[in-house]
Amino acid sequence: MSAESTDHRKRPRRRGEALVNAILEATIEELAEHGYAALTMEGVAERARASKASLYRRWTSRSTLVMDAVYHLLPHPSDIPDTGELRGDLLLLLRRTARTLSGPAGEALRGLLGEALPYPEHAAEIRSRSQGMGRQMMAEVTRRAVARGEIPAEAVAGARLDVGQALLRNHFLFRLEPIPDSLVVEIVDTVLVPLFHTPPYEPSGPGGAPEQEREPVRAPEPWWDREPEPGQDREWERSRER
Amino acid sequence: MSAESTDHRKRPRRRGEALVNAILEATIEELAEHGYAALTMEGVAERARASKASLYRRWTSRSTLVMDAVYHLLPHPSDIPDTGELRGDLLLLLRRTARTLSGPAGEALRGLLGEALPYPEHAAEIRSRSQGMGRQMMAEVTRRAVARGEIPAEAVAGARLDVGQALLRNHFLFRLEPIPDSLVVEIVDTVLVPLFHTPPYEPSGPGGAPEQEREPVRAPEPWWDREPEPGQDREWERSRER
DNA sequence: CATTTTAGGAAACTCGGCGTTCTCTAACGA
DNA sequence: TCGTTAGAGAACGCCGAGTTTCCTAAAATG
Repeated sequence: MSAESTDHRKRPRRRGEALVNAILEATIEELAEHGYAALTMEGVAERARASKASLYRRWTSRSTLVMDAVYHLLPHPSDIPDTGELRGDLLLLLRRTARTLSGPAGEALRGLLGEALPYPEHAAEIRSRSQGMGRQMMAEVTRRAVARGEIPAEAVAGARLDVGQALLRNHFLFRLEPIPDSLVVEIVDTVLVPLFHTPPYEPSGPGGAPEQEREPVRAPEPWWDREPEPGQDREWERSRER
Repeated sequence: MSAESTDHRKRPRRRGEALVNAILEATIEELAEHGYAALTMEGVAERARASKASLYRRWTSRSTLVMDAVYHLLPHPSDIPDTGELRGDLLLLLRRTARTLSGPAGEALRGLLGEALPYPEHAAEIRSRSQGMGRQMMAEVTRRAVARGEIPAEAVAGARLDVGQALLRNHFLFRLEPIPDSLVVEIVDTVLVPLFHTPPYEPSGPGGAPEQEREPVRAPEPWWDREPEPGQDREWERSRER
């Protein structure tokens, strides 16, 4: 029984919520540092100065732990911005999503999808947590725009509500870089705003489809204009906070 | 198969391409059966009746093997459908993507994303292979529509080319079910066709239809020059070590 | 056809993480 | 104060990644 030099089990022991928080925090850090695929339970335990047994006492698997950890840092969908005009709301909404994706939550998202087949119930959870939220906020924002008379009610059709989030996720998942703000502006100006000002196409519709008199949609601001115009409003490039 | 394991080393031995094909085929099957996360090199080797050494002689890791296997069953982007009208082309294009995603390629896509952080170079590969292809085909189809006079050239703006694929991937990644054809039709009719037609804004709102200044949307850069992504050398697929 | 060269098969091996279980003890509660 | 709960830490068996060794089948060469 040769007592090792640092054999002391004298550390102040955390229990309950304090321990849980430490573990979740460590999980987020490991996630941000190594990504999902390289995240190990042992790594989390060591970083949190906890034992693996403590982890398994609460979470049955890596994926449940990660989901739980990520859930605690997602923005709550309750507060939906209201700038008084559709474009401003959309910009705020997408910027928020972009910021969330650029953090550890995005890293988790990447990896959790890969385990969808073995654990279908997890996939359902991811979907309800991340996707439902985005569509809900889009629905609210467009509803307001319709109420304001800014856009026609028919323009708010099912799949359209997903377009913005889908484009952001698409960029994020397939590129490692964080989402540049210029992409957000581009999505809003070249896709979302025109789309929500336009009623959907009806294949059996009257008048023949592409035959309408084409009045150009309103072209908001230049979306990626590099021209050195001095009067350019680049306000949104600075409004990274929020 | 017929050879008993006690009968050592009497099986007819495959070499070169025959062996490679057997391994890739086995990889696809394992992928479809267990998903990416549960795919093991040992499992692939056993199913292909090959040795792990034979795998590692050609592929340095699980992810490179999977990427190579998937690459061989992706539809070649060269043959792009031409139905004579934009809507028909879009339907064919998206249906093809939907079919691809519903197979083992989709399963691989899910899992490979989770390894993006540890292996950034893999992420670049996935991007150039799956995303670049989709955008390329979209670009071709819309180019034809413009040439036909079906849609205005200004309607073909950067981010719009990704909308269709992004929506499909979005659905696929967050729901386990295969993509229903109704979704494809919905995307085409409520999102893509209106978007590429940039149809007129109908001031149907009572009292104060928005009367903004209409500058036509201008095409920024030739879209076919965007995102060629310099890493086109497919060096790794010929990873002949030794 | 005989011999050399190349490359695949099987199995053993190391290494590291998973998930479990054990002992010991700090923290808590009555 | 004393029992109860729960966390720390270590050890364990297991499995798959990736490597290596030995042997031999298949191709290349004459």
